[in-house]
Formats: sequence, C-alpha cells, structure tokens
Amino acid sequence: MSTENVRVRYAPSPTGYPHIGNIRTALFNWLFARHLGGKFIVRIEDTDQSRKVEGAVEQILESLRWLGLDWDEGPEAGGEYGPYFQSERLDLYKRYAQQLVDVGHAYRCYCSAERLAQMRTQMAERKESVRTYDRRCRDLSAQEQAGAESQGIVPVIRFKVPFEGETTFHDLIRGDISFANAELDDLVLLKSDGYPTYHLANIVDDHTMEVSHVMRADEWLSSTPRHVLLYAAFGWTPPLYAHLPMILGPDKSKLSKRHGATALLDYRDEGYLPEAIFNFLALLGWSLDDKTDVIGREDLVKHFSLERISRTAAIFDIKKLQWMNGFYIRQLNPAELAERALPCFEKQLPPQVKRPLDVGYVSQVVALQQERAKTLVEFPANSGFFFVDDVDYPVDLLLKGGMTRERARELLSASAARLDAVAPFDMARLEPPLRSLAEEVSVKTGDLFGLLRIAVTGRTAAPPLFQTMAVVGRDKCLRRIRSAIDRLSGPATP
RNA sequence: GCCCCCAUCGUCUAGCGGCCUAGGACGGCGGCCUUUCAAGCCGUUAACAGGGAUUCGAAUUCCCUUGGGGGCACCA
Repeated sequence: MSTENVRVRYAPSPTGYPHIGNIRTALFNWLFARHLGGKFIVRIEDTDQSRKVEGAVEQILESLRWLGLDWDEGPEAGGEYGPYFQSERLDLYKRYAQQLVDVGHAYRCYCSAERLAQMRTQMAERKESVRTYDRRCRDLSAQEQAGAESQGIVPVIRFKVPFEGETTFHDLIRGDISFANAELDDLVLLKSDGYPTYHLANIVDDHTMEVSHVMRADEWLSSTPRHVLLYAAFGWTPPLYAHLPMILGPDKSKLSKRHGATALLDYRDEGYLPEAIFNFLALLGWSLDDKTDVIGREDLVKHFSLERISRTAAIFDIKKLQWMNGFYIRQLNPAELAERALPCFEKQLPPQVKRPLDVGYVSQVVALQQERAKTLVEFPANSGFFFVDDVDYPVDLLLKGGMTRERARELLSASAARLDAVAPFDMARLEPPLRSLAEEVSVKTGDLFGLLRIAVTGRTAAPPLFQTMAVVGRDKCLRRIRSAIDRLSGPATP
C-alpha cells in the first residue's frame, strides 16, 4: 500500500467525555497519519441511543482541538466519505445487513431480550464454558418467521458465524492471532430499533471510507475475528490491524471514572499544558529510544512508527506527567506563560482583586513563580499576595525560631526604615541595606529575610524575597510590614 | 468458567542471542547550591515472575506454571 493511501480514523462514541486512554488512541492514529502523509478521519459512532450523552461530541472535538490533533475528514471538516456520524448512515447499514440476509450469511432473530438475559444468567450459573447465543433462530422456517412477525415481534439481524474452523488474522503489533470459530457467537448486526451494532457499522464504515489501518485499543482484539469474518462475508478485504496496549489506572484495571480525573479536559482545567500531555501520552506505549523523554510534536511526527509501539499495558503515572508539565512550563518565556496562565488568574484570584488583570503585572508575577509550578493553576493559588491589598496569617509565623515579639518588632521597624530610603524600589537596591542591617544587629540573614517574607507575603514559602518585594511594590511592602508590627503589638495570642 | 493478549526497577521504558556485572526517565533517598520554597547539579536506591528446553552463550528463542489485563450485550 502506498503511503498516500493511508487512511486511519478515530471513532469514538459520544457516551461520555474522552479520557486519557481514548485520546492516546486518537494521538497514535494522528501521529501515524501525519508521519506517513495519510488522512486522519474522525467518525462519531453514535449508534446507541440509550447511552448518548449531551455535549459529548463537542467534548470529543474540543479534546482533539486542545491537543492539536486536526482531522482531515469528519465533523465540521466534512469530506467525500461522509456523513461522519453513524446515526446519519442508517440506510447504508440496513442495506448491507439485508444483503447478508439475502445471501444467507445472516438471519432474523426473534428472541426477546428477556430470554437472552435469562439464558446468559443460566449459563453463568452453570459455569458453562461457552456463553454465547444459542442460535435458536438461525434456521427458522418461513412459517416460524411469519408466525413471529404476526405477533408483532421486531427482529434483529444476526450474523451466521461458522460452527467450525478457525479465524486467523495478522496484527501489526502482536503478530498472527487465531480464534476458534466455535468460541464466537452469532452476533447482532442490526438492532430492533433499526440502528446497527458497533460491529456492523464499524465494518461498513471502515470499508466504505477506505480506512487502511485500524488502530484501536486492545480491548477490541477479541472482537476482531468477528470483524474479519464479516469482511469475508461481504467479500471485502479487511484493513490492517494494530491493537494498542491499554492504559490502566493505578489499580491496574481499565481506566474509568472511578480513577478520578481521567477526562482529558480535566487535565486542561487542572493546568496541564497540551504540549506536555501530548509528549507524555505519546510515550505511554511508544518510545523513540533508550533515553528520549522530552520530545516535541514535530519530532514525534517525524519518528513515529508502529514498530516501536509496546505490547504491554501501561499504568498512568501522574507523577511523571507533573514533572513533565513543570518542565514545559519552565521552557516558556514569561510573556507566553502569563498569557496562558491568565485565565487561571482571572478565575481563581479572590473576587476583590480588580479585573481585568494587568497582563504586564501578571507576567512579572509568573516569572517569579515559574520554576516553582508544576501546573498552571498553582500560579494564582500561590500568588494571591501579589494582588490583594493586605495579607493575613497567624501572628505566630512571625515568631519562628524563638524570636521574641519585641525583637521581631525591632527588626521590622528597622527594616521599614531602611526600605523607606530605597529608591527605586528594585531588587538590586533592596538587598544591600537589608543585608547590612542583619549584620549590624547580629541576626542571621535567613532569620531576617524569613521574618520579612512572612510580613510581606504571609507565607513561609515564596519566591526570593527581594524580587518579590520589588514586584509587590514599596507602598504595599511598607504597609504590610507596619501591619505586622501592629499584630505583634496586639494582645498575645492564646 | 471459557477464549485472547501480556510479563525488565514502585511507574514509563531501552534491550530484538554475545556490546548487560541490564541503560535512561519519573518517583524515593542523600548531598551540593541557597534568605524560604522550588529549580539546577551530583550521587544513590530498585527489575529481567518461576521452572524446564534450545545454544558454546539467553532478559532476548520454545514449552509449562504462575501472575496481570481484556473479552464473552439488541454497549461501544
């Protein structure tokens, strides 16, 4: 197959928000298409009316957009092979299902959902090894069919799986895989509501959309023989398969809601950068070599290959993502970073802080917090003191290391006097007078600076003191220092 | 229960018969730097699931066991 004919698809069902695992599948498909210059298609598999979730399609598209996974065909983009919503292709599936009935590869089944459910329960209770549909309707006579129809029973269409033999297919990642046909059941192709099942719709669409490679999660591996059989029944050539290793939660089970934040957009909301997620996800199940862990999208597109996809399921480790996100944050210049963190500031800073925020000021703040943050939301969370008028904190914080209230007051007063004379109020001019003060009154610089840090920021951990004071500004610094002195003069805390 | 897949440090992984006394990264731990917290730098911790077989030689090939995962819907 020539590479320009590579057509791959991401085919999510709108039954919820795409999580990390779904998106990793999309990412690999995208990388594969971009690497080979093929097409990346998005197809919405909305064939389950009962499970569809409002807004899910938009979440799916938004997830792709946020990561920068652009699609050549699909919703919004259109394309020659549309429509790209399966719910708009029902006639096609009906036609093909009927075609299979006509040639004897499929049949109408009148069994009720209740009977089927009961049958399954019984088989499980008896611990039977084969727990598939008993094929009661497989060879119904014309009279029996007519009888069922006259009772108003709406049938489903089932595929006739051979009783014997083996179905073998080649997986690009796992090699040849065989299943005994006897293990398979007569799966439903068309449901009684007229909608196709995944199996039928998937095959019909992949074929009619000329999909060349099916890259999907490992959980589909056991359905693949059914799909291969279906292709054969239609007389079509199946696509090439590549089953991707699953992404598991910390408890090693399939990723789901109960693992906490798994939806991709949750990570956006928690302040992760798309480039960090992109990089991290690409390395979950794929590697370039024995040492590369920071790798950008262009290099990923350049080097991506099926051969280097691992066969082992991967556990999603948030710690490494956090490190990587911090790394990408540190790569940004302050102006870019400020721009990207601005929405977090607008949203999280206390309401009394006047909006809109001054981007230039935010940029200065962000520059001081940059090497301390792992996520964007940490910026506003740790930077409130740069924006509010007054800071609040337990007065005891001013008395660390056995310092007396008297002593603390003296130091603060002396500091205020020195600071008052500093002009302009910048980092270079702030440091010398305070250092000499510490020396003159024989206090360790760490103790003096720590005291001032509490007074000015209300926190024990903050960016370097002089830079912080310079950004906070003379007026606020002095006011806060005087406020600290007042606190120390007040009644002793119980 | 049956079928399929998988199996290297806690985690992500490199390794595709000799380069492996198994490499990198995250995490952890220790140290340096230092006005706090970080960042950075240095060091350290820790793995080939077990057993057979093939071979001069096995993390790498084969078999079995064990373990883990996935599937067994008118859900995808």
